[in-house]
Amino acid sequence: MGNKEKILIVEDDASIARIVCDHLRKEGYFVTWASTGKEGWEDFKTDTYDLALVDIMLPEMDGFTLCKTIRLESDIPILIVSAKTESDSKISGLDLGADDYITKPFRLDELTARISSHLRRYRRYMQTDEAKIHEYNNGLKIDFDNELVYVNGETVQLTAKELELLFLLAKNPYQTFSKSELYEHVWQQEDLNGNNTVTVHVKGLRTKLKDDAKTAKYIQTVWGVGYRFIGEMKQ
Amino acid sequence: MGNKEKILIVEDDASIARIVCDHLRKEGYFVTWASTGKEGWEDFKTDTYDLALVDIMLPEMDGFTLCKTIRLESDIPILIVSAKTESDSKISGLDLGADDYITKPFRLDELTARISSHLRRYRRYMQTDEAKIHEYNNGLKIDFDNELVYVNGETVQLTAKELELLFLLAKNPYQTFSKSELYEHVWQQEDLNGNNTVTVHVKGLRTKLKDDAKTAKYIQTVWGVGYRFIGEMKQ
DNA sequence: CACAAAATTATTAAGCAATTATAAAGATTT
DNA sequence: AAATCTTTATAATTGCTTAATAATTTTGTG
Repeated sequence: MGNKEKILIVEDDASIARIVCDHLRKEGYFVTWASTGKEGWEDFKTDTYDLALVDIMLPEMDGFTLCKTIRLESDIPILIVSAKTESDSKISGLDLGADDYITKPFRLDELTARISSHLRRYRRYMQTDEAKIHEYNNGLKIDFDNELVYVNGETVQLTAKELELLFLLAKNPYQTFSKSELYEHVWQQEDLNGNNTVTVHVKGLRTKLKDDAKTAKYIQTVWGVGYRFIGEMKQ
Repeated sequence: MGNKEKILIVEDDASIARIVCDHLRKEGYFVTWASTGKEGWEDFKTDTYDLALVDIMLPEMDGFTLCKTIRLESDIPILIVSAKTESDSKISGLDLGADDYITKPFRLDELTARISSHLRRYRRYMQTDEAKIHEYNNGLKIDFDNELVYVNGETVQLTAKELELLFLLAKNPYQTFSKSELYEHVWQQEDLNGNNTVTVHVKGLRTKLKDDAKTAKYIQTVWGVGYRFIGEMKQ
């Protein structure tokens, strides 16, 4: 689970997004979909992505701005998607920090080919990344690279879903996530209608972390909304 | 013959390879040439080399991957060769496990100078390190050079596959290897489709190390993925 | 404000599918 | 012939989901 590469898709056309998402998931990627530039930016900040696929024609925050903004903070490959218009030449000549440019309509196999090519190249550059180990002031220590979790120095054995859940929460301390958000992110599916899968997994996490719903040290219940991780990174 | 230092050259351009090979042989080295990354890897596994010279632009398996793969199993100096491009600066900053970086076209005398320098340093390192014996905080001791394994002081007799499996895992503590990765590395074949060869050998290893799947002290099962070695090197 | 009703979350346990462990029988190699 | 490796078959285990129930918090009403 954790070794899947994460792709952020920012595309306002839901039907296109659906097709692309499904396809990429079948290819083995971990995919998050945002329908607006603003949402895309929020998602980008929330998790660690390996690649972004951005439509330039977007509501709220346009793709150009999003690209530039992402590029300010990250070196991940950005692929721009655009409908074929007369302004093509302009766009392609722009310095948005984008790594590739694809016109709609595109073939899915070409898209995946380009994506995998960019990811391959990116992987090389990323090897310089030093070990990402976070220690929080609540006694929790997380080694994101090796997917290891320690509570007061002791290793805790977590399952794939539990890991993914905790990682998402712990990467964004104090930020409240709705159960739907958590479900979409971790389970890669839309609408958890009524099922309490997330709740059960939070319970599992809490048990293993020796946490308790009422006196939460790590994962706090936000009533009527969802959950949040409490704890600050040391240093 | 036997005291000649062995260099592995991985370079797809035959004419360049020829020139470099000839030159290095004249300098007194024992040189093997591989034209693809895959071939290079096979050669590397087959013999014991003192240095590798790898072109990053390679067919089949790229030079980056090869570097990383070699570094998983060995400490020999790796020199990367690359055509001069705009992305040079990025590449040179990379931590691929490479020790040096040379741009094409290069002068033969400079190449040999760098090679001999790295070999000298490596020789010194090998001498000080004399016997590369690692002792882990879980009671395991491994003499990589003599291929000996001790559990709490007692020698354990391992088979060839078991040794290679353990060495790969133990050289990279806490890093999770998928069963496919293990199969590719140790068995030198692609896709283990469905066969449980790896599982059986892990079982064998565990039995001899007096380890147990549930309370793993040395080799831990990572569910749905593969295995990892747990234990830190002493000192 | 008290108190019940409604909504939400916590907890527990069972069933299922997928994965891994184990044992033992064939191949193969030495 | 003996040791090692691979295959095969079966057992055991794990993790995920669902469902049912308990506990908790909020809301509504007089």
